[in-house]
Amino acid sequence: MFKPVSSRLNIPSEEEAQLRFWKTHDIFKRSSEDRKDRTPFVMFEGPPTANGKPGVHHVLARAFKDMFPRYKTMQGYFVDRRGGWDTHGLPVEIEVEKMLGFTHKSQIEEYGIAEFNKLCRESAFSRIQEWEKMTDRIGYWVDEDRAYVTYTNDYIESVWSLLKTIWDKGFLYQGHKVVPYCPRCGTPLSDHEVALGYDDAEDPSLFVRFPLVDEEDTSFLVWTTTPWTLPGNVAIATHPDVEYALVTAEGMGDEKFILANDLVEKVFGDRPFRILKTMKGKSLKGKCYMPLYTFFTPDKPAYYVVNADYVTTDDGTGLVHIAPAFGMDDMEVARQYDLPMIMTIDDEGRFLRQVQNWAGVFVKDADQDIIQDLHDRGLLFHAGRFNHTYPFCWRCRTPLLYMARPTWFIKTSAIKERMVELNQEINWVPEHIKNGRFGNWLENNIDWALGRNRYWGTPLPVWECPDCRHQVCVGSRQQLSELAEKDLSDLELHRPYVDDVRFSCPKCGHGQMKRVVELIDVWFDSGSMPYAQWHYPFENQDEFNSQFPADFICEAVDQTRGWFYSLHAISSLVMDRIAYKNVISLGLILDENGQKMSKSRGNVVDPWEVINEYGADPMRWYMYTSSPPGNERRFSKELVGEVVRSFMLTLWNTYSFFVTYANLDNWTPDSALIPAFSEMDDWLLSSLETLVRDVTYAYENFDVIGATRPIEKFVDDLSNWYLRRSRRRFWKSESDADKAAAYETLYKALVTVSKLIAPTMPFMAETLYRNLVTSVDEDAPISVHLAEWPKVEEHLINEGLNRDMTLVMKLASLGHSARNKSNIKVRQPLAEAAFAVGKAEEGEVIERFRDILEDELNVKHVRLLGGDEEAVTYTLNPLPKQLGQKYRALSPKIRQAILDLPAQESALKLLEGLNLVVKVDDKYYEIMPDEVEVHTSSKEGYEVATDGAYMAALITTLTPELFHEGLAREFVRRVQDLRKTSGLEIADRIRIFYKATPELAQAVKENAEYISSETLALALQEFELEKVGNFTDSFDGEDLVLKIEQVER
RNA sequence: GGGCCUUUAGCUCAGUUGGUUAGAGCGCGCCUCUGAUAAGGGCGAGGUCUCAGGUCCGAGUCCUGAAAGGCCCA
Repeated sequence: MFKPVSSRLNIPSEEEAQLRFWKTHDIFKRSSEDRKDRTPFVMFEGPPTANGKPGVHHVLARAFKDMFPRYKTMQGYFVDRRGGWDTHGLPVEIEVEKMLGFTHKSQIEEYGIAEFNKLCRESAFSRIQEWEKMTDRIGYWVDEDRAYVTYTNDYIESVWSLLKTIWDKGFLYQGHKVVPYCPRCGTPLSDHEVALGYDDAEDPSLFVRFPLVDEEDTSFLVWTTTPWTLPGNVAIATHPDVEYALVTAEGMGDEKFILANDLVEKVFGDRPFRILKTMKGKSLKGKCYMPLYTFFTPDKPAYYVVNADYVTTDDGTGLVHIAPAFGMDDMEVARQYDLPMIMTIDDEGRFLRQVQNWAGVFVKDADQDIIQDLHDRGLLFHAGRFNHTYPFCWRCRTPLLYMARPTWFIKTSAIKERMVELNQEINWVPEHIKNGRFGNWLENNIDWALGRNRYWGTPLPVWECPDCRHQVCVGSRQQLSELAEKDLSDLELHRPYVDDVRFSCPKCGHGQMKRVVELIDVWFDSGSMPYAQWHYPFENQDEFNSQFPADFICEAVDQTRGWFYSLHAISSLVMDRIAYKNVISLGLILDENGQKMSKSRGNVVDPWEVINEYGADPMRWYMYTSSPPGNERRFSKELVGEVVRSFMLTLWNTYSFFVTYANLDNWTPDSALIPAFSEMDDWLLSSLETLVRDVTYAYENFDVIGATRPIEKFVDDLSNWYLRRSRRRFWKSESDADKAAAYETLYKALVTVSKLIAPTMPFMAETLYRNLVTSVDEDAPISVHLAEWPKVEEHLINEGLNRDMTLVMKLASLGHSARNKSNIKVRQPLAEAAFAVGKAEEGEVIERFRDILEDELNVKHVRLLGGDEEAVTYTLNPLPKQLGQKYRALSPKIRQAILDLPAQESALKLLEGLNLVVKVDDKYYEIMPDEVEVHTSSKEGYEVATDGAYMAALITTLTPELFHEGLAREFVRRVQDLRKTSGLEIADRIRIFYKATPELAQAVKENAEYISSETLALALQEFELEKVGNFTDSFDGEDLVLKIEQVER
């Protein structure tokens, strides 16, 4: 016996029951640990930070991360699904700063780094319970007990070891570069961090006069959106090949301006101007101008025109002001021309005291004052506003400043070619990321800015001698102990404790070496996880070797320059290998209107709302099937509800039907009856195995859509064709070989589907499997997730049968369409349905499946239309694909020649499989039957429906016999309704009493046997019945009073 | 400004190596079926396949250009 199943389904409560089952029986652990001796399939868990609230996009990522390990487990692989947590970095520090009410970095040091870091350590896991609850509820299996945590000493030590390797290769260096810098956080940001914070900004836009030294009343006109950088100006750049103009304008007196010729009109607007002469940018090179500000005295020649290729004439004036301290390009130009660098601001973005006017003012706050000052001094030509995208600190929203900083870099540019080469070995989904976004990023690789001037993070393990500047990179606790000549194996490897470790310089002998102040970029932490999660190379060498590289990783597309890159860069640097073989890069989640979900828009969907109302399975399924993984996807609760209605309930109803009847018949999979499979069974099994084949293939190719959507189609066919057409086989009272075949077929389909959806709908799969398999087979694995993935039984796949049945479904659909047009309900039997097909071989299909068509359409006879005796009109439809490929440019003429043939006799030839001959340009061509489709036109005396070459034609004339049979069916339906509303069980026997108008009574008598067997009636009696208190109805002009009685069981 | 992606019915999406009259599901209207089904079936309305050129016997599909939107980078 199977456990009885309600036809109603409460998904959330069903899922919670399976969660309890998994916990009680430790199914997750068993699915993994019991297979340790098998071939590993490796997945890396990209570590989230547990101090933010998990949202829909996390559900998305986890759903995709879950399906492949589950699949591979069922395929017999050992999948070690270790979790991990990213615990370091600014996001954590900022949460703590907020909690303490800090606004400045200096407050942290006043508070004490030790105490501050202690709070960070706690804060990193502040929302871990929410994460664990969500992870658990959506069925994402990950081993959190063994999760790696980036702040542990072992983890940090592994990171140190990686850095030491990189150092030994000469790739870790200290440089002076213009970097994006957050003045509030007091630290440079890596490119991937900068990428997170672009936003629209409105900045001042000003055109400033830079008066020439040796030409009276003449100024360079320079455009800038960052007035605060002007005190740091040392030069002006022009493009060597751009044409510049000397211009005077009306109302400007004798004053003359120099700017790019193409921009004069744009800059002067309506004001009439006159171009006095033009010159190339290169001829301006070396011209000197008066410095705008003289707060600093440059130590090298400055204040002249230089040439630079990056200057454009898209905006501004084609003259670019150069402040080497505040621009990457500026710095590069300064290097070429040996220009001085004037640093005008401090670490917090305030002007130094030398900048007397605005000493101590935050630079962005000084913009207006500077503009006013320029105006007062007659240097301002024009001031306005300018909208553009500008980077902000991704955490605190402070506008970033590009400024020159001393910091540490990894020389990734040195292995650029190798990274590009290795990338070719990686399978990217979607494919375009490989040589598109990711490939381009590698091609344009710049050195990894590694240093961070912060507190809570992995300390950069470089010690420096204050006397001779000698530097040592420390790769382990042991090495540090040796250098310090004391046991430091228990040293806490964070600040401030590591900073206290000093030792004498091995080079000069007298300096006390001290750690440099920097921490490292947290992306280096997460990119180190393949090694550090095992405390490699200090421990677990074997585990590391068997778990590297990953077979599969998956994150959202924003990780392209984040985790995807840091994994790849570190593994290229250290291992000279790829870190992952397959990667799915997921598109972003948008709301139902295609807008990005964000707190400020208020359109963030809480995953719990969806899970509580519909369940985790439909939410997961929606993620998999709605669009390809790399696409953005629109998400709303309603779309998840659609999954429930269209897919899950269909499956559930099929399942519940099966269980109901199997229990009624005491059928179990080990039934002794030899089944006699029908062609319908063969077809279903063929489709099922086709499905297994296709889905398996899709999984092997990381094709998520291919692994899911076909299952929906199959379940639809199963329910709405196979089962609908097979119901009678289950109802009938005798248990024969035919019924056994139906049970066996349906059972196999359901069990197989439960396995095929196990990776994607782990709960539903478990519910089906446990009742269908575990409850009747003691030897079977107790969970579908411990079961084996179905193996394709190729011998059952019959492509021809699949095709034929598709045709039968199409013809049935046409038959329904014809019936519908004639307005005759399906309950009324008709004498005949005739079908036309486009090809000779399809005619045979109608013969073979006539039973199905007769039953489905409720007609007495089905046949192929045509033959000699009836006058059917044909037309020819030449097929462009076949003819075009064969005859190319000639095909239009061939086509016309075919259309010019006598249609009637040509069609008959084709339908017999004979060739046609056409003449074009005095040449003869043989036309094959598969190059022309025969269309049958509608036929007199029939109700028809057509689609292309296919046609269904119904004889709609009713004989009295057919009419009576129709009445009998109406009668049966009333009885069945009554049974249902009276609450009778499906197998209960009844007695029927009725009173009817003469024709109906006659029909009932004629069809008494049919009525009794359909309704399980032991008696069918005409009787004087009161209309009151009994069921009454009128149809087809007849009246009926009806009463049923249950026969005692 | 550069790179990558997207654009097909009211909505969500399919559309194979270019090949009949561009499809499905949802939603809508009408009809129908029901002893598994909150369901199923049928019909209908709804499309300048974002636009403009080009290649080709033939373009939703390939090429060039443009537009809108998104992401990433400057």
